[in-house]
Amino acid sequence: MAEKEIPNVIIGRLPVYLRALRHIQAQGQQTTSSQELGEMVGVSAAQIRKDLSQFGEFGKQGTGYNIAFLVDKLREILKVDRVWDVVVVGMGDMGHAIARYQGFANRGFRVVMVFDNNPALIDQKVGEFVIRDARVMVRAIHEAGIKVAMLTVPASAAQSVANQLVEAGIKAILNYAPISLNVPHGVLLQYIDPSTGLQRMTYYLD
Amino acid sequence: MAEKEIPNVIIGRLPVYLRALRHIQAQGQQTTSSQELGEMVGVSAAQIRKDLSQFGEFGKQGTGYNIAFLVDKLREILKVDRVWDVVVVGMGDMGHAIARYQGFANRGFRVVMVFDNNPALIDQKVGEFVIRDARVMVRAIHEAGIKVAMLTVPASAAQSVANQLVEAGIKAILNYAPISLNVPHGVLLQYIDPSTGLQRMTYYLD
DNA sequence: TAGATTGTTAATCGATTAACAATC
DNA sequence: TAGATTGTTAATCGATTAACAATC
Repeated sequence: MAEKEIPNVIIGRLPVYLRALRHIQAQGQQTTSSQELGEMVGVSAAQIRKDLSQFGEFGKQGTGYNIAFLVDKLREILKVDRVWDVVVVGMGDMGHAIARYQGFANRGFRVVMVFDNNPALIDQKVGEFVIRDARVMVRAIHEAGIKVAMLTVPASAAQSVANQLVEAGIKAILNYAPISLNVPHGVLLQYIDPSTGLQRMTYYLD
Repeated sequence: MAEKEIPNVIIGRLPVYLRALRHIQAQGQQTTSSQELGEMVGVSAAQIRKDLSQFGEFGKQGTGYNIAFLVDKLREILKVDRVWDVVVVGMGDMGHAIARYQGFANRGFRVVMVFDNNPALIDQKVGEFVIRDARVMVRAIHEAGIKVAMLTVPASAAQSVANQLVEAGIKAILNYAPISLNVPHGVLLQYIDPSTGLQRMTYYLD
């Protein structure tokens, strides 16, 4: 029997559930329901239950879900029950902000190296990091076995840097450059583009 | 006859098409096809054609789409054939980066005010802006008639600032705080959370 | 003309919702 | 026990794809 393939759209919702669960957990709540969680994240209760049921039976009839337990399960499913080393490439304002961002702690990621190709920036400090020369990037990433990268270079450089990241063995790229990238099959890609985010809303404004 | 309601999932793809079209336009190309555009953005040619056909007939059999014309149409549809004034709230590293970001030019947005509640930051300059006191925010936004906001405050403050933005008349919020927000019906919301973006990929890694 | 590519229809595929027996 | 809420099934709804006549 073939393994059941979980739809990507469901995987996309799990991090949102996890984030919301962490939030109510931090407020000391022990238990929640599909109803309550659904209201928090803007999804129907039926969908929450359906999504979670793809991975097991995590709730109890009558009482709902134990938050700590469900958080553990989601962390396991999303493979963030470990810490992924991440590189940041491009030390402009955005790369700077990302390198110093405290929000990765406890969410499964840790920035370990940052790069730029600007001689004026190389060897400068950003937060706790020393900016390294992009020319040593491929080798350094490869040697450290890093699989996850955040790309914060200008759009004009993004594709060629992405190619280098792939060459270095990176398997997941979070792209902040406002441009569609091409990567080989097997390399994952997510986009963060504020203009695109805003344009998804202006359609509905007048 | 009721106006046809365009599915939200289609609206979400249009900014990506627009971004790609701008890119090939900048390279001097005049014309493209659903095939070519689809390959650039990772969507089937049939879907590109279907999406665009919701809004009119923008192509020509045999020759495809005139890029300049299609760009104009998409800008019109997405209502970015004008410039939307935007406020940024929260002048930490991320707000700083956003306030100085050059990528909004020509994409329909212009940052016009930035706020923080930290007395040490108020009246300091960030790029071309002077950071204003969050206590005057509601009034200032209301008086300026601003409809679009970017929220870059800590998660712990995000909901209460969002409430103030709604009170001030903001209709679209791009939220960088890693937390699900509650806003009234009629207020639009998009999320930018790097951890969530990364967690959507780690599921597929090993 | 011949070749290319659109816009659209119908078929397929997939995702969401409603409903409820099971059970805590 | 009575009330609440799960996990799951079947029904509905919506989105994607394949195919092709129209036509540039």
